[in-house]
Amino acid sequence: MMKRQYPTLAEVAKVAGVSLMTASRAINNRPGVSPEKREDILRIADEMGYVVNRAAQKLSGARTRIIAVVAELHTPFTSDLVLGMGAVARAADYEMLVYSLPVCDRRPPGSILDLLHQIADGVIVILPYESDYLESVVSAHIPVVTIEQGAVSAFPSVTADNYQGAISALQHLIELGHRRIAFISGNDRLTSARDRRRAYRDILAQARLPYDPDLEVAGDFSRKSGFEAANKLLALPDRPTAIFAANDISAYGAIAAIREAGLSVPGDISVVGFDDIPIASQLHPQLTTVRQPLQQMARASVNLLLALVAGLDAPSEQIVLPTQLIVRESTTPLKARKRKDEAVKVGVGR
Amino acid sequence: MMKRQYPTLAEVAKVAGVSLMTASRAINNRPGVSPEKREDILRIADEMGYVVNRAAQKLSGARTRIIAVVAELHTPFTSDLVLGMGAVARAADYEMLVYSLPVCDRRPPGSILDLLHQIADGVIVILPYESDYLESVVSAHIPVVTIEQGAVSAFPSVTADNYQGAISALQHLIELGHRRIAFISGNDRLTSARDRRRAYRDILAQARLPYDPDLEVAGDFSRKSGFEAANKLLALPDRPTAIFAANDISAYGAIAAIREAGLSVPGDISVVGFDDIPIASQLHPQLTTVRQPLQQMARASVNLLLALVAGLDAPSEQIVLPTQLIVRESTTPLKARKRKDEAVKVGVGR
DNA sequence: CAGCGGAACGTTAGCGCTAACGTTCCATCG
DNA sequence: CGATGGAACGTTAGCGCTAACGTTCCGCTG
Repeated sequence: MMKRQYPTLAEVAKVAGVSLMTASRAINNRPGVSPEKREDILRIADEMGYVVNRAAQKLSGARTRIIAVVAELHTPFTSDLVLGMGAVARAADYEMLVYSLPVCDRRPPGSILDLLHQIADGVIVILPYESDYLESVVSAHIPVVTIEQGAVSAFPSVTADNYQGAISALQHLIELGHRRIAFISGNDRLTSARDRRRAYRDILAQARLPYDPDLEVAGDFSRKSGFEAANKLLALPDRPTAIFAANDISAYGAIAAIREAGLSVPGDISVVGFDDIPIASQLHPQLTTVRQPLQQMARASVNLLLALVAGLDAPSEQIVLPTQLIVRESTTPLKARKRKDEAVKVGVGR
Repeated sequence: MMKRQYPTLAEVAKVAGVSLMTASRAINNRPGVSPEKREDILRIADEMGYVVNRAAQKLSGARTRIIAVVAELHTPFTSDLVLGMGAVARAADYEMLVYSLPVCDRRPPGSILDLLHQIADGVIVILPYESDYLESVVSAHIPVVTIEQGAVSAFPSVTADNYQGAISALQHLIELGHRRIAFISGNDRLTSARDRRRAYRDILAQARLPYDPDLEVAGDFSRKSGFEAANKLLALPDRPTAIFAANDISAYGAIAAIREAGLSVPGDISVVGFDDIPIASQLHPQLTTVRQPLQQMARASVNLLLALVAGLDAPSEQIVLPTQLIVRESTTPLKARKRKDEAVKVGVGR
């Protein structure tokens, strides 16, 4: 086990007939080696199948050109984000390692963060919780960028404008004439969820619509919670004509419930989601939703991190990227108000 | 940047008033330290916020209790698998690091595999391609387990029984009376896709059904390809009464196409998928599909790897796990054959 | 041609850790 | 009571690499 099989730099240097340090310089493309010798060394290293030992490299204080990402990987949103980051990192000639957090586990991820610190030049944390522990664990050894960390965060962060995004979705519904607008919330551990909820309450006040606690149902971003929340809403004596769900997945859960109740989307109830996950444009009905600027978030976070790694100080920068309302099939203007009650009794299909 | 902030073992030892090595033994729970002193050292280490430097640990030849996973993370199937592995690894007091392969990039992932070797005690590769490069890159430094690697693989592997799974799906359709059964293939780079295709051809022969090349349409596991493939099938003069799609995603693509054509599933055409992704039981219609034993695959692969890490030699073991046919709503017995032509003209809705 | 500077290399000293081997000390035994 | 052996500890030598210096040598200047 563990028989060394890769050659070491020293062996390469020996074969090439140069000193260890010259070989190191050649491999790392640093000055101080004549062009011929450099080429020679590189050729020999290649022939011998030499690869640098990153552990040793990092141990002796150098850059490894690796960044680490810590995330819960169970949603399309996060995994797409991670994919995007990988692409950006690779484009910058960095490699990216992912630590997949145990889903919904509040305990600190233990030594793994430390480990990543020891390996990587920087860390991106997609940890949307108000995690008190994060700051204690992640001390200032290497740069850290957070995604969706609340304003509390001591780290530079990149986030989508959840508040404005939710506002635009709700504004859309109001412009369509809806007055009884329900909200299916997300997991309130997440700042993003809280921002969307805040937008809901604010816009009601702003549009001088009454706030009805019955119309604000707790969810957790899951399809199931959307389904159940919608059922609660449908059971109300005066049910809403529009639903804003805190994310696309729960929006589709709500749609399923609405349909099972014999109602149609958007005929009877308009539904808006949040995220614009890929299938939102493919499933029927195509979902009106708020698009998160995934690619830009990936790009911005990686670039910010690399800037920090390079030693440029972007002092605790908070980047907020704009969202975009994507209007598709699941929303429609409110029909003449009177028809609503009729619809309840007749149970209008699609 | 990089100011050392974690204390080193030496510093802990100094504070504890013992030698470096005694501290190491205490921390690593090795014999040779008196119980009191051990407790003392552990307490002090904890107070000082000591964490081992894995890079150094690995460099000096020890275990790191980390396993690495290399995978394309863009499908629910792989990301769920990775999630499962993480849980199993954690249960065994191992940490897991993920390297997300660039999607559909055939080039070798370069130095990252070597890197993982240098950090991890073992690697699991979810690389369903017949990748010639894999074997050259991954040499025998640390144990490697592959998922879905073809039989060609030189490594121990864990895989679902794609062939039997496909057989059971097709058998199901045949038992329902279907005779014109189409196949939407997957990406043939993947051994799993090839196995499913092989099953398709075999079962036709076995059931003495004619093989019609028109009924075997190329796909690539994507929703779009399923959609387009179904359209091709619907355009045939004598269209199939059942479709077996190589995975769930493309099955849903096919269903969308069938519906757009004004036909119903399973009323006009039965559809079977493969994988049993979570939403297969939630979307309408609930999909009849072949369940891959995800949890078992995760468990088996991690356990196999850890066994190898522990030095037990499981000589090039190939574990094949059984699949399970899940019959839901998307398949139904073939109606009286004669009705088929009628249906074409009338365009039976649901 | 002495003097100097800079490119091209080599040497040394660690980074933090562990394996392997020393050393100390004390209980046990013939 | 000296020999013995084993537990408890300490010391040393690296793992593979790089930063920070040395050293060499050559071309150039005045």
